[in-house]
Amino acid sequence: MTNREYLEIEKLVDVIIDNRGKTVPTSEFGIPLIATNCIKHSSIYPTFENIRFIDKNVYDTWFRAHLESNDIIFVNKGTPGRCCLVPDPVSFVAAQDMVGLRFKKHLNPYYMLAVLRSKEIQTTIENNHVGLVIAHLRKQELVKLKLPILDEHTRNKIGDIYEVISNKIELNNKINAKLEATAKMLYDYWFVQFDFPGADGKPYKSSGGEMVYNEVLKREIPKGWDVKKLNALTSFLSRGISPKYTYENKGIPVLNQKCIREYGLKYQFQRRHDNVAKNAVNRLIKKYDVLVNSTGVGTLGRVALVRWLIENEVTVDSHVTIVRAIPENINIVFFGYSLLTKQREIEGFANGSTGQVELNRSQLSDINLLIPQANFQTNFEEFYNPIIEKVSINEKQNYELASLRDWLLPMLMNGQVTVKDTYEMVEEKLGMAAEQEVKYVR
DNA sequence: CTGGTCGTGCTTCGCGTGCT
DNA sequence: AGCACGCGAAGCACGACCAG
Repeated sequence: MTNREYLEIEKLVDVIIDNRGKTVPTSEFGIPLIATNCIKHSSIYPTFENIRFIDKNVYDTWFRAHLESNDIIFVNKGTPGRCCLVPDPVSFVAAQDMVGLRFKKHLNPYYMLAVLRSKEIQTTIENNHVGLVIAHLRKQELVKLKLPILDEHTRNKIGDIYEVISNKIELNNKINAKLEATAKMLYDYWFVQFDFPGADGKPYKSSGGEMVYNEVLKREIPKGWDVKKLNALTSFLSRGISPKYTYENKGIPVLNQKCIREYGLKYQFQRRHDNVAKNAVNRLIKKYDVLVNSTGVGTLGRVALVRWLIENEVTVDSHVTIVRAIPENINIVFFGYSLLTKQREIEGFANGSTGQVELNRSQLSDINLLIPQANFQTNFEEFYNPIIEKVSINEKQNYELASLRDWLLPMLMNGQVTVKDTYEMVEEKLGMAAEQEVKYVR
């Protein structure tokens, strides 16, 4: 059993950077200003979603103090307790509703982040916030919050493990983003600009390949290409089941709207359906299906390509539509990717209503898809399939690493598992010695 | 069972106000 | 000045429900 004591945050920090309580003047360009929605536990650093900007003058004069790298940004309001690390270099400012915690030098920032994010501390925060409408952890409560502090050696080891796992996840995400960007570039080049390699090997359209006006699209497309409606290409267009949920580890995964994010599946939001009813059996998703978020003004139309299945049998709930192409009519990989590029158009189906909106399936079936000659579809598949495989491996690894991290940390904190055992478990998941990985990451 | 629609409540947001 | 705190609205998700 390791030594541990609980110490109040005010005894652990050098300074708290606090710019709450007033509204920072924003401008159109300049230094990114993040809000609380950018602080998420799925990433160690803040994301840059819906950010605003401030100008240099405001940066120099408005703030009481600025964040430094390795500070921890802590959200006080909305969802109190969410926290992230400040990266190096610091590429943004943070204003309302959060504070920066600068822990004393001997406290490993990754250890502190792990502690703050732990179930134990998150639960304590949950039980101590106030606010009938908006949850709010008062600063006076925050500074009195007691954190478990183990001996320095153990702290550093736990920090290292948290760092390695988190960085590996970040790295995998970055690799995946690059891989997908490559696919997008090729797709645009071939199927939007029509500069696929022509018969002479030169870019088709740029080197004068023959174009034909298409009545349906009202623009020119390469000669020999076709335009077909979605319903002429698909065999299956259906929403999922109304599941009865269970929290046991039985039944099959049911994906909901939350799982459809950034053109892919976020399996961490899955729930489970406890009886594999007949209606679920014929609504199991398959690799290369496209899932469409089918309700909600702001979420309708989000699409995802099924790149991998977490279990053999996975279904979706009644707010997600499964779209499946007929392989005889179109290359299903090409089809899947093409439909992803239609997200904007599908989102447009949510227009014109102030209340609830639902996916209009006749509109969906009516979407026109450009159909290149079969060999180009196959060429795209040959290019994109290896990307799908690599992306899937990384996503699977991230899923496992995140689960492992969340499972391990409380046990490490309690001394129920040793650092040495942990290294071995992490190593197994990473396929690389964890201690070596620590060095590699740094 | 299919193919949806409806009502509701939770979450998150911007933009402050007013007390100490 | 600094901080606690909340309004109003929009976003979001989901279970209940319904007609054929």
